[in-house]
Amino acid sequence: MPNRVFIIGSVFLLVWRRRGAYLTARHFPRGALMIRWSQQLIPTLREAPAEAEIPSHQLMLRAGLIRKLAGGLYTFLPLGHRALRKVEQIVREEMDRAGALEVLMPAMHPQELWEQTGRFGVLKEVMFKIKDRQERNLVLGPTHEEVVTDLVAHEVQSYRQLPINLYQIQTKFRDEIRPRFGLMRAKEFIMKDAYSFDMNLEGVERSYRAMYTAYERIFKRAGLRTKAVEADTGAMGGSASHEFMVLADAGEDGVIECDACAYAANLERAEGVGRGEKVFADADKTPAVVATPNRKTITGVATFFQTTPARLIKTLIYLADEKPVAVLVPGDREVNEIKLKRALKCAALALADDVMISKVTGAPVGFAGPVGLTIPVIADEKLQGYRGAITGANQADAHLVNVDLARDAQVGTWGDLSNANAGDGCPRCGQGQLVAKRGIEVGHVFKLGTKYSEALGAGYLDPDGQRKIAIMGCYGIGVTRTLQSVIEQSHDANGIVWPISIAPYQVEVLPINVAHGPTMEAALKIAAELEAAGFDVLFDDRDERPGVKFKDADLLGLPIRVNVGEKGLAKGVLEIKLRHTGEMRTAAPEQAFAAVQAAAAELRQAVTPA
RNA sequence: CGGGGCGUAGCUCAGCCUGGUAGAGCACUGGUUUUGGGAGCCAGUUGUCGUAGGUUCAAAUCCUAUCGCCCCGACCA
Repeated sequence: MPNRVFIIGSVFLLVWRRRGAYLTARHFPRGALMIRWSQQLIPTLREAPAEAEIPSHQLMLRAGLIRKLAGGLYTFLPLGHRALRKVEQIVREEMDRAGALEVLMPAMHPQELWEQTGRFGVLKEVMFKIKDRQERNLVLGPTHEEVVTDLVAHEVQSYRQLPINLYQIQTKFRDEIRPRFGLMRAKEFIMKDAYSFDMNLEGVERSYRAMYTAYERIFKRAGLRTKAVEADTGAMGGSASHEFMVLADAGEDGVIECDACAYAANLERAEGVGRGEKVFADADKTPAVVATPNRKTITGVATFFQTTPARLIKTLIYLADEKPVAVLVPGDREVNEIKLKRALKCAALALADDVMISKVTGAPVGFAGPVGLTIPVIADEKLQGYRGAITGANQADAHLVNVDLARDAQVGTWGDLSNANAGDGCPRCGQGQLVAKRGIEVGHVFKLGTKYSEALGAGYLDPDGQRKIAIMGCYGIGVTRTLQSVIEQSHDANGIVWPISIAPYQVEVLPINVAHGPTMEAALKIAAELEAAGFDVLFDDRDERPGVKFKDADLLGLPIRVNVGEKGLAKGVLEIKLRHTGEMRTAAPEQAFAAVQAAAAELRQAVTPA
């Protein structure tokens, strides 16, 4: 090795010129993976394009990882592609480790298959629909329950073939209502989806646990801090499910967690125990109308009465399957439409428009109340026992005080209809307080049951020769979203801070002045040594000012940087700079390789599962 | 789909209100000085002003339509 490096350095020096200096392939080890910046496509941007709002999206564009083709459609440039491949590889290794089998299913499906499970009707809005030349209806798969279940229905006959878990890493297509935040919500994205088939509930539990554990390992290895939360099952159907959330301000989901116990849930399903008072002043008096000109909002009314929003009863008119219903929640809470939909057992749910509201309440928007309504009334259970409350009076510019909900209104149904609030009591331990955060959903595990296996005939013969239906689970990871989440969670003012496990390159070698022979000789030597030891090395051979190269290095965020410059060489050292701490270490050229190895070992510790 | 905003150079944006024939910074090319945190000077390149139509002697600017993009809501990995 040292000989080869010497030869490389010598050849290099021979051809070196003071001006217009260049390196060609023959100056680098044959078959080397070491990449010269000048030969790569790394279009860094000094400023963030206006289209990008959140840090990870801006940085992916600025660091030259991705470029947009159209809304929700992105090209992965070489650097982004390398990182993506590394994430995929981690996913693959952990799925294999958990015993899942990799397959690759078509992205294009016959529409008929979706009609068999009844999901064409449910998902047709999000599916891209195409026709072939025979006018056959095809869809681009937004997910693959139908296809995998069809496969298993054909290929699995016996209990001896079960359990089985099939997975793929593949592109999904969803006609998103609103693509946003770069790869976070795209029309086309890469997903790892796995589907387990079991014979009984114990088997399902085992499969579910195996995936849950695999997910913890995957995200740890990818350098992500995630939180598993209880989740709503949504359009998938099924019983239990957990989402793996990356806590981040840019997250699209609300996450509620307890500060005392392990309880954590998606806001969509989180329960909160109200701790506020329910009996207010003048609780025993009869309702009275008070003029409240132009006080249409909760805060406006609360200010008018010099009281807290919690004393108000918020009354919203919804149309549930086209029929009006009044929904009551405490004034300091939001209606949770997912919970409401479940409580009403309806398919379509929407807020009523102004016309409908005045027709139903006899008052303009902002003055609705439960007293005297003739439409069905459903109330949040946190309103149980509300007395001395304030509501709209169902007439313009007026509210009703001293309302005793049980005495004065006809509540048809009670249920959990509102969002948990920060500060609520924990429904599990009863001790802690709930805290509200934002999260990005990067993974989701479901127990599906037999919805698909039954519809598509995925069954087997048990040892007694009885025909049984397989019980399914499904497990998704948004691979492209995971990649961007890492950046969202790991960056600073200067750029990306890659975990070593998924960094496009592990080491950047940065010769400060490429026109200085000894600098280049030393830089090539350490780069070649690292390369030979299996490191992915990016060699910044650009004839740029040091400041430019340093700024770009920080922006790219490769975990270990080796600076080679005249000042260091004069002191007999190379500099090894760690991106995540900013720590600068120095080592003599012959010790530099060992120093990088040591740094890499430290960085790998941080992404090694327990 | 509802609400809001924006389309002018590769990027960030000014010009539009009050019409007169397109600009700045960065980037890019060449030269030169410089060389440890986005350099200085000199010279230069870059535009169907998103598209189509209309008003006008004259349209980036006014009007209409259309396409695209971004943000807020319902959907989800």
